[in-house]
Amino acid sequence: MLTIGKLGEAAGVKVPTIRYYEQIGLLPEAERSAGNQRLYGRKAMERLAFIRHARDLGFTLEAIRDLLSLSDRPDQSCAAADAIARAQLAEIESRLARLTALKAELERMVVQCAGGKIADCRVIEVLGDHSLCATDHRHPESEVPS
Amino acid sequence: MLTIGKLGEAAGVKVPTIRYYEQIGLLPEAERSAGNQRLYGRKAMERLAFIRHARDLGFTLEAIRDLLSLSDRPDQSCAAADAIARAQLAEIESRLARLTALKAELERMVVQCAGGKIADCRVIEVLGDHSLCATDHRHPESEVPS
DNA sequence: CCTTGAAGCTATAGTTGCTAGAGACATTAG
DNA sequence: CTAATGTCTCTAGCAACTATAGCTTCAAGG
Repeated sequence: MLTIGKLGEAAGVKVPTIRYYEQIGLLPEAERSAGNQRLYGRKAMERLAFIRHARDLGFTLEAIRDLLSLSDRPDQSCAAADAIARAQLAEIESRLARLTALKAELERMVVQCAGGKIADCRVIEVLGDHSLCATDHRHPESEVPS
Repeated sequence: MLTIGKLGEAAGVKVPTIRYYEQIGLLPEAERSAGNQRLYGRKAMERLAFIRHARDLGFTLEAIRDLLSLSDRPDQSCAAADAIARAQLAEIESRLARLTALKAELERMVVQCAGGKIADCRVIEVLGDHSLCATDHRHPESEVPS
């Protein structure tokens, strides 16, 4: 049985984060020692590792909640899990595309900065005038006001 | 003189967001009409466009605050602006690298999912066991507990 | 056995960058 | 003139933690 500190260390998750996960119901309420301290076994460890890994992969806590409830019912079809993973992949692909465009513009900006005075600074200038910018970075959702 | 709604429309920024920017001091307090409604001129419009564009590029509001205060002093060296932009570029490059690795792992996960039962699902399995994962996604800062 | 320092506990508030709601006043189109 | 829309302020909420305060418990050394 591990205390919360050891568990956090083992899983690479900070102690308050573990308590937070318990609070929002991602982790079950932990057993307690005589002195009211949380104690964790291997199952909790695995569940926390799962969460940690999924967070690392950019899944939201909500998606993780779904995946965990799926993994609790091993007899069902894994179509739902597959769908969640595919959605996450699509999300990451779109973020990648956006970031790539942003990187290009930032590079142009930085390269053009001649190191002179602010008045001539391309960084400030480009930021102030979208028309100086080659690519279109507008968020999709900002086009269609909900 | 534009009302806040027109300004928001023109700049592609939602009305509450403009008020929020004013509240946190990114935009100066707006002039008011007889009926206490905010009125904006061209200067406010440009400042808001600057903020919008910089946000699109992923700059934090803090960085934008710095850039704005730089642009208010056109005689000074643009080294600081350049540094902010370069930091932003580095940040984006690192996010790009991470996202690229995540994408690879998600793709592997999704491809391997045979569409059977949860018990055999690669998605769940890979998430639960980091050793099944080729790449290392740990956040740099999580290695060195502060 | 006792003390000390680290680690644990609860509860609350703060972070970033907005977004949503309530309820009241202003403006504008028909 | 009235109805619909827009704006006002204020407060609270979102994700996903992080930090603080003030306490209790535990493990190790003397």
